[in-house]
Amino acid sequence: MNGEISSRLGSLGPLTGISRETLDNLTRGASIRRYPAGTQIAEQGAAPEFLNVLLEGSVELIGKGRDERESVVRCCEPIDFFFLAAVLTDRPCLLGALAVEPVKILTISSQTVREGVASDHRLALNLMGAQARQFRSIVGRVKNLNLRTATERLGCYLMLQRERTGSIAFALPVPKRQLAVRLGMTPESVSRAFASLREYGVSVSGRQVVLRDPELVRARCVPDPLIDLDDRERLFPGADT
Amino acid sequence: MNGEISSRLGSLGPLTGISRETLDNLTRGASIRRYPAGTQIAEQGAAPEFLNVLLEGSVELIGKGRDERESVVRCCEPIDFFFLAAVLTDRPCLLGALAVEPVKILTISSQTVREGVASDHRLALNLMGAQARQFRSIVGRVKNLNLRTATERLGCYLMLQRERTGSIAFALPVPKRQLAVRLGMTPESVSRAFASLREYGVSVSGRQVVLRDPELVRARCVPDPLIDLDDRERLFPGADT
DNA sequence: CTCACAAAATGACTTAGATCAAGTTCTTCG
DNA sequence: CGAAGAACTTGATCTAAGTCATTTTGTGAG
Repeated sequence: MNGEISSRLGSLGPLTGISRETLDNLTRGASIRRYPAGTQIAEQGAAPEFLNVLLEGSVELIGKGRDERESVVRCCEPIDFFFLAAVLTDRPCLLGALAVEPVKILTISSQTVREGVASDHRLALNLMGAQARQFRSIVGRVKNLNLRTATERLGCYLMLQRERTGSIAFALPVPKRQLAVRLGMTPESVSRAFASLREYGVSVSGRQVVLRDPELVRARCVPDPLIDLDDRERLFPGADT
Repeated sequence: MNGEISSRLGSLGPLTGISRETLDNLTRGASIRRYPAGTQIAEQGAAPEFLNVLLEGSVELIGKGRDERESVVRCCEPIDFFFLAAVLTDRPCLLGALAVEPVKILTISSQTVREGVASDHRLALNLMGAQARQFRSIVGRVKNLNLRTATERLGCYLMLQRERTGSIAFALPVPKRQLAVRLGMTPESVSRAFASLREYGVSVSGRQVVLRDPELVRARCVPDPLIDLDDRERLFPGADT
């Protein structure tokens, strides 16, 4: 079969430790796809053809109501799955998927995944773990949106970036427009939030951010491990890469 | 061991089909607890001692921020689990649990659940299915909250009740105060939403609701199967009761 | 029955954030 | 370099829903 796909699959965190046979079966139903930015990868309401594994780029999972209203429920960055719950329950996708950047996606046929899970205990455990982490991540997002103001969300996000980079001066990893989506607000609100944070020693210029006084920011925007999950959470030792 | 618990466990939807040995092990770590209304069953941030299976009553899963802000992320009614993701990942609970009515809960020790899942493929599949349904239900809730106005949420809720009862006249299953929580708004807003629906032929008196003209309501409050999940979704045939 | 208290309704006001409309600053590409 | 367009900022409104205060309704105990 396709060598690249097979080796990809084998080295994929949540697929480690599964049997050779399962891996072969998954490979048979798998392919790698690329889409340019702006592509609608899947539509809400459709049956989930594939389990999608995002390898490169980023994807927004969007819910639409009537009258053009829509809402980004989840942002995916590599390596992440989407449509796992729809695939496992074999029900229509509740969300549509939009490529925000050019993406590279590993798709595995739904049927194959369900069969794999049914026959390979280890695969079931790994995917269950992945799903549990996703579940917690969505709960975290809900808490972030409901329990914090726009300014607090931005402040906490910046504190996280500081922690991640280890520096009080860093570049935003995404344009502000994208930041708005991730933080659940409009670009205008992001601007205003940055403006409010100025008095806490936060300066921005283009993508460059400097937190002159992180402690001051922390007083205004209290980070909380029960919201800002440092999720590299693992289900079973060795289950992940 | 405890006969009631053992038979309870055996007949529990998501535990059907598991091995006798697993069932015995789960039973060993299980007990049945009752709490009066208003009890704080578990606190957010604590390690998940148990997987909780709600048998009777109802429970709210609440996220708290600083300065007294809090938000109900999920409402549980029998039969439902909670803390499944926390138990599987062995990480702190992101939410606290509050008994809204007197509850009867089957608790199974976290460790036991993890061991059971690791050793019993069928148990893993069943719990994975349950988790997938919960995942979809939370996505549905987020969409309901983000894509609809308060009045639309109430209207759709009433349409669901109509469908469930098969009648245009029915009693609300919960007091309005609780309804507000389920619909993600304040009791005052529920009142106002009922008031706006009057012109669509909706009348309320106490708990009694009459939808004089359901089609009129439907025009204002369009039900959507991708939001109002008719979730008796099943993962694998026979996995549920 | 009626008193007392809880639940619900109503009204006045506040508020966070969205929306709309200009401006302004960056890019990037001819 | 300079023009065109994208991304961002800023300001002026708008709006859905929350908050607070008051009234009304409903309910249960004696």
